Amino acid sequence: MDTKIRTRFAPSPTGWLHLGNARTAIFNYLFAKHSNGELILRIEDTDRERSKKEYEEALIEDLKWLGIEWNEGPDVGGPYGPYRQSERFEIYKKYVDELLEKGYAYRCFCTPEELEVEREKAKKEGRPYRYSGKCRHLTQEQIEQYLKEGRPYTIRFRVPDGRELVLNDLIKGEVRFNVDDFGDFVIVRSDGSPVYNFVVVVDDALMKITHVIRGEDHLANTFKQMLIYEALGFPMPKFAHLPIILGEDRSKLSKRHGAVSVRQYRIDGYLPEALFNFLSLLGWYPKDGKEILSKEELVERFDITDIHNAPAVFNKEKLYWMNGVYIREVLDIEDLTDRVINYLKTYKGEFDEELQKLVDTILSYPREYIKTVVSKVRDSFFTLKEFPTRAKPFFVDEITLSPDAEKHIQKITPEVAKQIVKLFKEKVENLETLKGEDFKKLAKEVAKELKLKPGMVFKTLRVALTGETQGVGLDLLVEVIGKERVLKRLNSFLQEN
RNA sequence: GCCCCCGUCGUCUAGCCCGGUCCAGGACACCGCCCUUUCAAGGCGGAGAUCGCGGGUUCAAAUCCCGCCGGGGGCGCCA
Repeated sequence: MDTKIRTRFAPSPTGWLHLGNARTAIFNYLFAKHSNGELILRIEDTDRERSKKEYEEALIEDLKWLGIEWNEGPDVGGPYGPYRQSERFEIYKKYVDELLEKGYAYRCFCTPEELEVEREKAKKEGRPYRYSGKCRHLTQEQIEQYLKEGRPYTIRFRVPDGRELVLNDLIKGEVRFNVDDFGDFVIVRSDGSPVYNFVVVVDDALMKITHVIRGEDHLANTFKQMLIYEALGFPMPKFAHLPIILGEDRSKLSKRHGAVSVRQYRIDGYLPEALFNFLSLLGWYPKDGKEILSKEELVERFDITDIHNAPAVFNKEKLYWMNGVYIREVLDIEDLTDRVINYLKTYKGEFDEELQKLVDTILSYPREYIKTVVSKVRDSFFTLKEFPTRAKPFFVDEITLSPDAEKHIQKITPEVAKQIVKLFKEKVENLETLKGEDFKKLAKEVAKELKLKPGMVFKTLRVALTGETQGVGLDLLVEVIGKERVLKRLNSFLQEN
């Protein structure tokens, strides 16, 4: 039985993996897995100018990081390879020859300059540009002659007149299009390299792709491709065109909207599960309304025909929130600890100097200690990058007062502050060990004995212990760092203020 | 300009195919209260959409039909 569903993700290696492409990859993956099918990765690098090997590597790495797995691809091979278009030129040539022979395509000797003139003229006359078809009816002799002169030429597909094509898109529904709206289009450049609209058909057909799921920006191209499928006698796959992702200003999501690459979110401390989950919810929604879903749950629920067909605005804040949910609720502590450590090791080089120093200090502690801290502060950081700052008091004993902390001391006067700290210190010294509940008790005693508000005492102790006026619960902090380090900090506060 | 797609709270969306159960449900963000030594987190509550607009059809329309407007995408020897 050869009815297995096969989808493909076909990025071009001209930059880092874009969020929009990542979402397309995710939908291809979900669709394939849901129906027990296969996902193929193909690298579309026919544009030699812009394609770069390092981008291909980055693409593959980011895709893997996201949790997308493919059955065939340039890295793992497969029965329908090669999976890099630049290595398939021989294959394409065969089909170009076939089209030429059967008269579906012809050589065009028009120069770029001539075409530019046509384009200008069309613009001036206010009509859409379409290739005039000048070389459509060249005689055999003329062609021979031009070839002999060594004139460069492109190969164009001969678009039939007046054909209306009907596409039954899985998402868009029935879309009709009159082929007269585009002229004979180029399928092979003058340097001999074939163009996207042509190779994509050959590849999808030869790779036995059953479902082409891609961005809506390819919708118009589909009709050109349908013509080629017909001409070559290939069976037509099913098409599904995803609504595109928009930036906050409702234009296509691009660099000017800020971070748009998967890599950037990775560097910023986002978890792959969260990004995967979030992206899958852009244009699609599970029937039961459950939003936090694992990859397996998404696969189980996914149905391509449920995709909403309006473009979706990318909402950073919700992604940020969702990442927080994964940190505080979804991952277990062991896993989360490993992620934090690996993340900090991998990306500290991207941080500013001060943060780097802090990270080095954190990484000098044993894993068990870091794990304890993670468990105490997991409710208060939304990205892995926020962990160091949030957890700083657990790791750094040298305290410098923040402007707010300074202000607080001045407000209650340094004398009173010292009084509080001193009394508290004495009480701590009398204890064998310092537990979280002890901290609370002692602080309240101090307040009572000095006739101060408890809140004021807590805030002052916080300043002395952390240098900040807000942060994690002091009882948690104190329990983790222990009596000695608490005393050390209190002493230096008394000395310096 | 031409062609195509789309239009429910600020945003992601449910509902639309198979009209009534929707004076439109959920989530993020926002506001308030509670918890609390603070910031978060958490709990509870609130505000927020005349379903783009205008006409029909119908006893009844977010849901069906028509027109308009608005937004987006595509019109390359880019993918």
